[in-house]
Amino acid sequence: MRLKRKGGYHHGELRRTLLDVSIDVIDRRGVDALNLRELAARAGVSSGAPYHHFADREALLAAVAEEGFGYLEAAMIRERDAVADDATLRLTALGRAYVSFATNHRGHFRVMFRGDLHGADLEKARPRAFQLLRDAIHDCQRSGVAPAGDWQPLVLTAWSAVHGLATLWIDGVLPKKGLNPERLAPMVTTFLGRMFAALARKQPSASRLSRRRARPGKASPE
Amino acid sequence: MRLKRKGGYHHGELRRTLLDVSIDVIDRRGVDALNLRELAARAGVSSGAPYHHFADREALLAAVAEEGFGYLEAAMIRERDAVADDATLRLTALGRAYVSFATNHRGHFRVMFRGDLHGADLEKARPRAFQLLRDAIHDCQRSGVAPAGDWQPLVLTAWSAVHGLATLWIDGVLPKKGLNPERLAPMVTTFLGRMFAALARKQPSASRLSRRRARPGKASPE
DNA sequence: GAACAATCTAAGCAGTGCTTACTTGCAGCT
DNA sequence: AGCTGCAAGTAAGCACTGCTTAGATTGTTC
Repeated sequence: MRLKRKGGYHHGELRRTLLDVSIDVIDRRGVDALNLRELAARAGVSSGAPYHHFADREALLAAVAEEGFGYLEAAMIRERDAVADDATLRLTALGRAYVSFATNHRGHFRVMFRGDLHGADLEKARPRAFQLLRDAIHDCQRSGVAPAGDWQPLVLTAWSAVHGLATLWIDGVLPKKGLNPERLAPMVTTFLGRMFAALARKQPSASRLSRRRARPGKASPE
Repeated sequence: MRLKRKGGYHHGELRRTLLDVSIDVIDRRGVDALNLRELAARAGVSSGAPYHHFADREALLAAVAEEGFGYLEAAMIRERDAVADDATLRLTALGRAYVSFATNHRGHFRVMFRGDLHGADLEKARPRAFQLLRDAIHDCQRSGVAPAGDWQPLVLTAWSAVHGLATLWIDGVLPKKGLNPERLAPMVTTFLGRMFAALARKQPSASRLSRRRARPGKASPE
């Protein structure tokens, strides 16, 4: 992955190169392992050069994150529009795209949801992917396959499910025994099918499960 | 949170103090902001002292994570045993405990699922919480409220859902508008009720949602 | 009470983010 | 063409952080 400059003094496309190398490093060794000096060396420039393209390390990460959200949005739209015009199917397609994106773009995904990242463009890019989910849920409600009323718990459920699966997978928490990506893909479909089919029904039992407080007066922390 | 030593040359309980201050810092400013020199200063010792209790920074984080898993397991057991002896209710209680723990112990939770952390004790602590979920799902299957057969997708679904919700909340990704912790708690119950009630049914529609490949020949990355 | 082990201090090395002062070369203008 | 201005690069160095080393201090054990 060592990238050398073509010819002269100026690199020509250093910004893009820095992003590419960063994504590669983060993918293989994590965000903490990303080091601006090594990054510059890999791009074939001196250690000060990157600062002409990114204000600081955080700005570089923010750029990676923003790019990631662009790709995620595109992937979700693509998968959604590739299935039949059915609200439940489309919601499932969005979820599948989300998990698929995360596993296929670890480098991007690992950066996209860092709370410490800020940036004007990033703040705009994040809600757009969220908006896709919201719209899909709305369609489910409009076509009657999801219960009408407050959409927030529905969106939260759907988002949490796919985000949790993606996160657990990316962080390597899931037991690796017999759980490779090939087996994960159809499992995700089953998974999302169960989830969203469940969302599409009336849930009379939900009210029964009202919050029950634990017994008071415990020693160990909650 | 500045902690001074009681009297003499030896601190007396430096290890515990270091853990406590670390958890506080991580909670308020994130893992990256944790700095061993500042940590030592806050504990009232020199910068080399912590290395007599933790091999390196990573070992310190691993200790925090391990402690977190212990607390999590305790909280899950406590909430589970506080509800009636009903498989679905108990599964819901476990999920509620999971999310509740994450929001109430950000400092621990932020460290617990870092893939780059290793340690003999940590490797043993992690699967124990997982085991609780697995057992609860098994009970659901045994009592007939969950579909028999492969338990893996069921556990994966339940875990992903609560983990995703916790992660999104912790990372501050969720829109803050009208979504404070007070409103989150009952929403979580609704959420989990929907989820696990859904898991508890036969899902004839799941097979209909088989994976459909996207159109081949795309330009942008997946 | 002397030896020993555990704990802490002081000092310093190596690596990293970022800044500053300077250099290079491309683009546009007359 | 030649001049000029600016973007993009270099080299050097400061501040901070993780970690190590050598030595000082204290509690414990025989």
